[in-house]
Amino acid sequence: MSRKSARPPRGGTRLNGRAGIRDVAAAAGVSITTVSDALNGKGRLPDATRRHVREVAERLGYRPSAAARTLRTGKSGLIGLTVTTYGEEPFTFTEFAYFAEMARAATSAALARGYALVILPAPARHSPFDVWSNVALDGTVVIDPSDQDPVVSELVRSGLPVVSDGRPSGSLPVTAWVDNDHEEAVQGLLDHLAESGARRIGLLTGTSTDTYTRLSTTAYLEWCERVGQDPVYETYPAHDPCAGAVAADRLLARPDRPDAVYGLFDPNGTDLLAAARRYGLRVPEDLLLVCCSESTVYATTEPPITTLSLKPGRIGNTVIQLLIDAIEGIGPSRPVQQVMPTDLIVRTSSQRRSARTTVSAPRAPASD
Amino acid sequence: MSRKSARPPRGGTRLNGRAGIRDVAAAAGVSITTVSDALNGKGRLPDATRRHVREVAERLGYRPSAAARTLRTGKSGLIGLTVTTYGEEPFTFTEFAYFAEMARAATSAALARGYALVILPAPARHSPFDVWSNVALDGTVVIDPSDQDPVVSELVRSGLPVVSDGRPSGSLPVTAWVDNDHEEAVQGLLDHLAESGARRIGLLTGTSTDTYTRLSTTAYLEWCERVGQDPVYETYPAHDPCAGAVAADRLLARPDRPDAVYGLFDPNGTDLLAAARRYGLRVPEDLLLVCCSESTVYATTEPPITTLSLKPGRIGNTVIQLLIDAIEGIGPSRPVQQVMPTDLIVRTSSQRRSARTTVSAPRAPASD
DNA sequence: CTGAAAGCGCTAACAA
DNA sequence: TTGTTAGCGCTTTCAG
Repeated sequence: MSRKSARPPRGGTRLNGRAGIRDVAAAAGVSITTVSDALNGKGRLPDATRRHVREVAERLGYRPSAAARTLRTGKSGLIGLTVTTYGEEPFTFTEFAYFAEMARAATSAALARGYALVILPAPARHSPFDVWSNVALDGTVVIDPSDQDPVVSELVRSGLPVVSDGRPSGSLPVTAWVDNDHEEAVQGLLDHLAESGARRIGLLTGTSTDTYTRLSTTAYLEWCERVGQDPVYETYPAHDPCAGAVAADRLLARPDRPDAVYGLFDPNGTDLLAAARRYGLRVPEDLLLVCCSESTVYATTEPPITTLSLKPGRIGNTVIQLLIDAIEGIGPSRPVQQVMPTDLIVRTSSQRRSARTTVSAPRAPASD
Repeated sequence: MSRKSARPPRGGTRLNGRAGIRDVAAAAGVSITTVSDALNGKGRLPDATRRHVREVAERLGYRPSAAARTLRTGKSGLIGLTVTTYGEEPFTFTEFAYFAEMARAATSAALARGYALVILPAPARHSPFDVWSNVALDGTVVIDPSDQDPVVSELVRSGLPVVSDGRPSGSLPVTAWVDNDHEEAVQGLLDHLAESGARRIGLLTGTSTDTYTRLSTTAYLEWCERVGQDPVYETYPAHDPCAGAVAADRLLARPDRPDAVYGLFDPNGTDLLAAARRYGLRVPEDLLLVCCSESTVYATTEPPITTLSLKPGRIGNTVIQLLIDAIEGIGPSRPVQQVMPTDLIVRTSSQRRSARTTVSAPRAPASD
């Protein structure tokens, strides 16, 4: 016997001590389907039944099991958020203010649409646990995917929607990506510096090959060519903060010292300011300064420094919308590539040099 | 017919297009039990079988279903991370540098033990979705739980381990909490100011009733009483940045103007510096300054400002260890309350006043 | 040492 | 309209 002993109505009574859907059904005098429908707003039940079931569920402290729902529906409501790290360190944020703001916006956006964000590590070199395969994800956001990120390609291959913040280098077939228009941003900012009187603009850039660095540097070189200026730049490994200070110093120590500098990375503003001080250069009188940063520090430095903001909040939000659209099959089925504008926050450090320069072209009052 | 049509070996073949455990079993010529055991390092299988199964699984691109595992085992490997917000805004971080660092450390610590962090909102007032009940959590970290946080009490009631960063006000029976020794920190810092020559130390504090504000303020008042100084303080709603600037100004405008100030919140340093400037007070000559902050800004202000660091990284890590211990049933079963030290980072703003002041009490060389 | 079978709690077809 | 039933894919006793 035993094989197929007319099994009892399935499921003893209650799980782990807390009420299950069957308990609610029993207590409300309905079937479990009705409970499920009533609670999920599905089906076509009389309002009375619905209310009744809800009330009973409430009274019993019923909490539906997310795991069971996920298993059944195939949707977990979870979105992965990962930062592929520059250096070796497992979990560093170099561009911290950027990430913090981006993550904040992404979290809000996701929550507003009923999803939660799971923070996941970049390809764990040899972690004893592979967290990635331990969580059911509906999709993933990848920040700054590096050249041949194994996790990303794995994810894409497995059919999971992946949206990237920053256009992926290489040809990772992500579902969508969002990025700033780095070329335009850099050229615009160089124009701004030129208008403020800069004659030779220098660049502080990185040695790494990520697209941000590459596009920005290229844009700089092109701009130089267009206006006929010799490029003046120094490179350093962006993840090393000390190297940045050294590179800033080097740049200002050159014989062909620039009279304006754009720094690609967040700490460059501070580094350049310090270097300028060492060489007795006044900002903005002797040296104009701009750097790319989300930090509010630069509003209160002495002098305040003009920054290029990448608007991480807007990006975080957009990325999430795109991803959830893909998850829910709303968006277009072909890859989306969205370019977002940047913001140049002009402060003293790049202000037109005072009187002397401004007055330089005295003319008759224009009358046209 | 059909009712009970001698059902086939269960499970068609493959799910959603990807390989399932059954496919692996079939391909490897073993039972699904063996596959499960081989992959999870359970059971006592010959190494050959184990390797073989692993290889087949790999070849098929098999990825175990996290949802199914969770349903079966009751463990999701997911930890909730929530910040109960001060104001009305759904997702603001006032103490941003603090949170960022704390979250970073917590994430690392969790990942190192095989868990991932899910960012969850504070009690969503009336969100259309209740994300909380949509994710299977093994436990939750709560940052700065407010007085009667409904989510926290609900979680605790439902038997989920909850560890709090910051001792919970009221009597929320959390599994454990971690907090700084705020009393000691404040008294130590006041002593430091006094040693640097402060005669009347003022306080910039908050109007809210959270424990941090309360404990710090009390510590200040007690210290004043002990050394026989009249308390000089201003309060303002900590979540309003403008109010902070105003309060700083008010404090320095008082007739009984303090000659040293401690500000409880991150932006206070900047605010106080600005206010001091307005009143023509030199720091540290006329006014000593300390504030509680994790921001690196204060290393480069003019002058650099002494800060009290709460060591959020250490707290984040500890909180996670405690939580996972509780989840895995390792730790002590009674509530743990862990107090962590703080760090006073002494910079120019609180340095001993130079000669003139030091000399202020000319006496005969003490000989006792 | 291996395999068959019994569910974890829920939702979605279908049957009544 | 409501209830019955068959699994979602996995782990885990328990027989072989």
